Amino acid sequence: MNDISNNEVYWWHALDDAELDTRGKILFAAYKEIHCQGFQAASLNNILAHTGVTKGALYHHFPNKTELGYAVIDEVIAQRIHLSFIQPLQHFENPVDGIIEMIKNSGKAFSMTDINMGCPLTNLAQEMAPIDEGFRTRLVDIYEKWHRSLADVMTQAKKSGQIVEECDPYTLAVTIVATMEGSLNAAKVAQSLDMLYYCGCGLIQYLQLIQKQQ
Amino acid sequence: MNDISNNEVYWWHALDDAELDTRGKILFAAYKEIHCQGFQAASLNNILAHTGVTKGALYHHFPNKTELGYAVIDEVIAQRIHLSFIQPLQHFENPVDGIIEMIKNSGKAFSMTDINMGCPLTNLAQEMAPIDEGFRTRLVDIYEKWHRSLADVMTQAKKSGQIVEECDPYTLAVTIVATMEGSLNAAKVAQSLDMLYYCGCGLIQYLQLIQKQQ
DNA sequence: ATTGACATACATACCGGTCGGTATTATAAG
DNA sequence: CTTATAATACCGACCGGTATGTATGTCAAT
Repeated sequence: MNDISNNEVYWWHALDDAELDTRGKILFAAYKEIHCQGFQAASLNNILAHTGVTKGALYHHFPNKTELGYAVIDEVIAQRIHLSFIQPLQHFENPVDGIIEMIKNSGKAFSMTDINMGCPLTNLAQEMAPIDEGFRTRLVDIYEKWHRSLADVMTQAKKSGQIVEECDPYTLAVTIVATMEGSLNAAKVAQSLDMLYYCGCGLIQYLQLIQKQQ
Repeated sequence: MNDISNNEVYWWHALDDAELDTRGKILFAAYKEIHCQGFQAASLNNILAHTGVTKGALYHHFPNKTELGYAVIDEVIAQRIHLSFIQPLQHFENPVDGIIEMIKNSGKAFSMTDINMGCPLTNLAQEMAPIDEGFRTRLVDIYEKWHRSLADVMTQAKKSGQIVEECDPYTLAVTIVATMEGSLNAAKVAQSLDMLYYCGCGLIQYLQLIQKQQ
């Protein structure tokens, strides 16, 4: 097995821990550990070793590992998805063009390390959704917000005649999200930015085909 | 946490173990355990408990847990993907229509349990690709076969004028696979066949848009 | 003096893996 | 056909390590 802790170079100290209080340190370290190892394989001792925080402190702020995981979703992952994928949608006057631009930029936005580790939301969903209902509902909440935002801008795009009449906004929304996540996953397994590019091209083609020609 | 072993009703005894030799029993039980729990969380003791096989027998046939995992990929998962997604492609005279039919039938083909547990290939890829190179290469092999088969039939479809000229067969292939897996994942998290249906509709729309009208 | 924020040592359970031993079958010589 | 030998298949107690979680204690601030 590879020693994934090599990713420390990438992860740890990426954020200035000095500015965080103990709870914040634990939370952020837990996020990183979970992203690298998955939740079940994430080791509390590892998290403690990386932060310098003690076990007593951890169990002072969180009743158990599961609740720590919940907090990571609610307070870290939800925010990251919102900032990366949901908020940007609001600033596009033409959402389809905006999303296409977003996909085109993903080659620059993602590093090789990003690709190899995958999307934290997808990873957790894949691992924990069938095992723990608390995880699942929290992750579904994030997905639903994403879907709703995308469906909303697509509804607008349809109203203003930017996309063809046959499109159902919600269907479009869930399909785009599914394809984006599937593409990231394909790139992760192949360890290849090219794979992300190819999948991106396919999605772009779909988006262009539903655009009304002017 | 849920007790996932409830899925025993679904899994265990699904295949008549009596017809398998010891190695086969271990292999199939390991496949099920890995599919339910993931590789790292899969417990050898659990596998043994379910089969009645002893630890000595297991370590007689497999040198360690990792090699057991490799064998599961090579001898079980590869075959399943081939039978479910690759082989059927060969029998379509019009591949686009064939794939559309396949997607439409997926609502009937997948049970709720299938949905909740997800695709064994995707699950393993997600979990193990960044951690163990032996897993990753084996999984990549399966994906590449799938991509190649799909690209081949798309090349044919293009030659015979079934799809529009702008389509690159390989791009099409990887995008379809990515979308299918992303859709399955979305349905798994949402625990909803409807979600699979919506994502399927989006993919079908894409496929219809690249078809040449006659 | 009480409470919140830690620190440390320890408890318990399960993990993958090992190892000495045994039962069964295959091979081959007498 | 019998018997000696060797290889294969299997058994299950045991081991070290690590996991989460707990019990008790310290210490500063109000």
